[in-house]
Order: sequence, then C-alpha cells, then structure tokens
Amino acid sequence: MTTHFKTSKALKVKKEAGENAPALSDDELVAMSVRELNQHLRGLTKEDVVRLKQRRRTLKNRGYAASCRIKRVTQKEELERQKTELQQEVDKLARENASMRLELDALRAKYEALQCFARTVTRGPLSPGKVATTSVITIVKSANHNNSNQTPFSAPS
Amino acid sequence: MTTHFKTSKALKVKKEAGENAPALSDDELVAMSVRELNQHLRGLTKEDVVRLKQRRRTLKNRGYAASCRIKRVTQKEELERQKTELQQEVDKLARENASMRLELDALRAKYEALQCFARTVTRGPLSPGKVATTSVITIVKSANHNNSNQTPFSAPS
DNA sequence: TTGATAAGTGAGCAT
DNA sequence: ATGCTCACTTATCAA
Repeated sequence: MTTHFKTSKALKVKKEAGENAPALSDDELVAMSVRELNQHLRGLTKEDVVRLKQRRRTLKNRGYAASCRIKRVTQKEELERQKTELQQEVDKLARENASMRLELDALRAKYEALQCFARTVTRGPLSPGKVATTSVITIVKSANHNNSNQTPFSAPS
Repeated sequence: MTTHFKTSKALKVKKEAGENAPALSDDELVAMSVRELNQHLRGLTKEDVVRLKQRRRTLKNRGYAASCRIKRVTQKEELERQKTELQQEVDKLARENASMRLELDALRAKYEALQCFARTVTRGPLSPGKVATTSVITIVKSANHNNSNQTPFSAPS
C-alpha cells in the first residue's frame, strides 16, 4: 500500500506538472498569489520555472502598462474638467462685476443728483422750495432713464 | 583591358553593395529621401531591399513615437498653464468684486444719510437750518469712519 | 506611403 | 517581488 501510494503520488505529481503548465491561462497565472504559484512550480525544470515566472512578469507588466495609460487619460480629463470649471467661475464673476459696475454708476448718478438738490436747498432756503424740488426730480429721471426706479428719494434697492 | 575593366567594375559594384548597406547609419537612413534610398538599393538582394526598407520604417516609427510623447507632455503643460492663468483671473476678478462691493455699501450708506438729511430739510424747512446740517455731518462721519473722505457732500471718488 | 496613436514588451527605478 | 514609467516595436487607422 505504502509503496503503491508513493509511486502513484510521484507519478501523479509528475503528471500534474506536465499537465498544469499548459493548463494555466494568462488570467489565472497573473491573478495567482506567490504561494499558489510555488505550488504549481513543483516538479518543473529550472528552465520551465524561469519561463513561467517570466511569463507572469510579462503579464503583470501588460496590466501595469494599461493602468498607466488609463491614469494618463484620467488625469488629462480631470485637468480639462478643472479648466472648464474655472472658466465658468470667471464668467460668473465677470457678470457679477459688470452688473455691480452698472449699479455703482447708477447710484453715483443718483447720489450726485441728490447732492445737487441738497446744496440747492441748504444754500438758498430763501428761494421757493417748490421750484427746487421739481428741478431735482427732472435730473433724476434723466440720469437713469432706462431703469424702472423713478422715485426721487427711494432706497437703492 | 576591357575585360579587366568589366570585371573590376562588376566586382566593384558587388563590393560597393556589400559595403554600403552596413555603412548606412540610422540617422542617414532615416533622413534619406526616397530617391536617394533607391540609389542605395541598387544591386541588393530582394531580401536585403525589404530588410533595409523595413529598418527605415522602424526608424521612422521610432521618431513618430518620440514626437507623440513630446506632444503629449506639451499639451499637458499647456493645459496646466491655462489652468494657472484662469485661476489668476478668478483671483483678480474676485478682488475687484470684493472692493466694488465695499464701495457700493459705502456709497449706499452715504446716499441714505444724505437722503435722510434731504427729507429733514424738505419736510420741515421751518426748523433752524443750521441744526439740521450739523446733524447730517455727524451721521456721515459715523457711516464711513475708517475711510479718509469726511467731506459731507463730496463726489464719491 | 507617411504620420499618428493604442497596445504590448523590456529596462530601470523605487518601494 | 511589485508597481510604475520610459523608450521602443508592432499593429492599425487616417490622410
């Protein structure tokens, strides 16, 4: 029994070795752990061992190269995404800027008109007040003719 | 003589053919025009011709691959440059925006103070004018206490 | 045919 | 040993 077992074992190992090597697919070989690999390496020629290990390394390298390319395009896309984002922010800020500039100019005009009126009133409260008020209203209307707000002394929105 | 010449010629041609092929450096071969190449191809085996042409193609491809890599990094650098540029523009616009916002708020405050004064004056020109003026000046001073402009009715810079 | 590019291979570096 | 990246080769596509 013992002898039989040993013999059959030895034969079996040899057989497995001879059958396993070609049975290994690329996917299996590359996914295998080192310990698993060593099991499959038993009973192989030194040359075969080297060959198999080299094949594994090559397969691994193939995967690394693919990762490397994917990483490259991903980073490029990310860069372009950030660029688009920044461009949108620039546009938004520029719009805000322009509208604020308009608002500022309009307020300046209103302020100056009111200032003018105030001077008139404070300088000569002797002249008829009705006339002074009417003249200021006219100035304000012409200052922001395109805007809706035509109330002389309203708060600046 | 003739025979000698012919023989020497023939030998010379063979000799040149045998010497030219290995004499061609990669740089020479890759820089050569098609017409120049054909001259060097004379008297070569079909196999040698194919081999030489293939070597030329491979060398060219090597150059193409190098261009491709250079282009890749150049484009990436360009993208990063544009990104930096946009970021600077965002910063600049944001600063402008903030300062305009301050200016707008200050002007609004000044405007409202003046408005308040104007209402006082126009509503009750019966009360003493000197008192009303003094009170407005106080308001304006407290409105922009950190700013330099403390003249009551000056233009808004 | 020429030029460009994706995929695969090996060299070499770093962990 | 493993993973990454560069330079090169090959296959393939477009002009």
